[in-house]
Amino acid sequence: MTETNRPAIDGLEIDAPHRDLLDQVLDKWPLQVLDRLCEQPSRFNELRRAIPAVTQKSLTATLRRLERNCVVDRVITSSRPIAVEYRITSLGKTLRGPIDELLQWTAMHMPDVERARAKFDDEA
Amino acid sequence: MTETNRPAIDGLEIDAPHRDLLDQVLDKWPLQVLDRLCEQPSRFNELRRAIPAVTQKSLTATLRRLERNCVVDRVITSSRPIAVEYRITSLGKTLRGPIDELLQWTAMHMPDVERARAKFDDEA
DNA sequence: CGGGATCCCAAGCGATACTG
DNA sequence: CAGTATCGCTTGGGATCCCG
Repeated sequence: MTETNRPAIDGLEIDAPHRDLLDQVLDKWPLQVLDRLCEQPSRFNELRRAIPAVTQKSLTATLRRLERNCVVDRVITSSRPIAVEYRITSLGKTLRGPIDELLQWTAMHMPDVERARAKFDDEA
Repeated sequence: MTETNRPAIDGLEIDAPHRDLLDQVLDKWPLQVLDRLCEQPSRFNELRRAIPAVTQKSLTATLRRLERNCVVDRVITSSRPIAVEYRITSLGKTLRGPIDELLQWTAMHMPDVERARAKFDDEA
């Protein structure tokens, strides 16, 4: 520890970049934003209303990250008063399949999981 | 099928339980643990060695959560000295498909994303 | 061997206020 | 309208020590 305070990161996890990308795309807010934008382009405040639990700070951060990863497009549609529209990109659309399969998995197996949880919690 | 409409339940998100389940299964450590256990049953310390970056605490917590959700099975194979083996369950195996598709997505589009990121960071 | 119990810090998030 | 800035708290995680 006479070293830096940087945590010792070693080489081979599932692959850091991949993990990182999944985090930025599948997290709580990103997932919901993508879900919404897949259905329709939306303005900032429309997204806030569509996802009531998100704060402006988190939404902004989420959108920036998604834009950075090129799954969402930020389009200024008017300058005064400023209007911004967020749209899913073609790359973003390719996420639909994987995400939907994931959601279908949870939908299909949620009962099993909840039963398992109840049992686990009960035994403990 | 494309009845895109989310029920737009009052104040509810993409569905908290689903989100929650995804979190517990797709997070950094769970993903790597599942990945490993899909290939072979493993003991606790084998997992630590297979995933060098994980701490004992995180690994324990991860395994407990996976066990609680019934995607991983905890099997005591010896009592003295105690030996525990973790195995993927049948439910856990059904996660392979969705997860693999996700990883294939990242693998396929990582170049695009990295280019986009570089461009984004450069412009900023 | 497979953990449980602590301490502790930094990152993240919510809440709030302000701006072009 | 669509953000930026700041602050304070919560908490997840690493590090460490110990036990059956």
